[in-house]
Amino acid sequence: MRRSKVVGMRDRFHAELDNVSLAQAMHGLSDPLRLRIVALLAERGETECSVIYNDLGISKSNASHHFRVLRECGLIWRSHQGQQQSARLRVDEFDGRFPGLLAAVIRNIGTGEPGPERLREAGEPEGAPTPR
Amino acid sequence: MRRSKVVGMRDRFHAELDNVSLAQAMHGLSDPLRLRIVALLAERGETECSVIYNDLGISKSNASHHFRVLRECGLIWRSHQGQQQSARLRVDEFDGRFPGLLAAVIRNIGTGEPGPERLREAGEPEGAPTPR
DNA sequence: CTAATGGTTCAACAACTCTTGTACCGTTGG
DNA sequence: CCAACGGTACAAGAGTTGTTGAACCATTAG
Repeated sequence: MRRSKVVGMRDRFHAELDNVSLAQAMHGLSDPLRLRIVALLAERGETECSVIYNDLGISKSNASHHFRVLRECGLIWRSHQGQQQSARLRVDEFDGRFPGLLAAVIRNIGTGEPGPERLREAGEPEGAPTPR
Repeated sequence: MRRSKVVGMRDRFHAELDNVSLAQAMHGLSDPLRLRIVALLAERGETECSVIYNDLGISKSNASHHFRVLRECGLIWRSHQGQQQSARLRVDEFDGRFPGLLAAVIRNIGTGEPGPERLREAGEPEGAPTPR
């Protein structure tokens, strides 16, 4: 509730993973943008927040929103050295709570969007343009 | 769109799994009720729909809604013998699209709710009131 | 045929989510 | 001190989701 007023900005509580339900965890991983954030963190490890929302081309507010969701389901940990802030995946803790889940998601994150690249491999036996 | 008008009720298209995105799949698995349905199907195999919404104590409309979501992300397959209809998990096909994901979810589905049973083990050092 | 049963669809509502813009807070650099 | 910067909080919008109840369709039972 009065999260901000009492402790101020530095509050940014991190979730106690035992209190995170599976549904909540799944919800945290059910947004395309968040999946891209997770993928980015899985690939690069701890990363500055500014880098993340610059690379993803989203607004600061929006990024902050998604960071919050990811924080609240125990997926990321925030830390701040000076004014630069960074995020990292809580891989071990999350895996302790939901064994194998994050690994399975990360493994499948590349095939996330069924867009152009996947449509090619669907039909198209690579011969003619199949004008059927 | 005019799904119902054209083909009628028997339409119930099943998702082409190649067209399902990871985010969509995760969304399908991000609702507590749906997770219970998945858990039930994982445990019992093919099950009649009426049994499902009776055991879960939810309305037919609501069950139908969730069945639809699960169908549209390729998680369940519906079949009908007579007026009885039943559902089953598309374990193999889903695993082909998202290797390891469904297994990981099912494995963790028991610890889904962080409710009462989990709170006990957390705190509650009220030693006295347990006169074992 | 008529009635009952099993599921779906529709309309409607509250609740939530995502997104953006603006104002704000804390730290750092001049 | 004051200004700039990195992030967060708040407000507001459009859009989505979960839930309910009523109407409907299709199949079987009487």
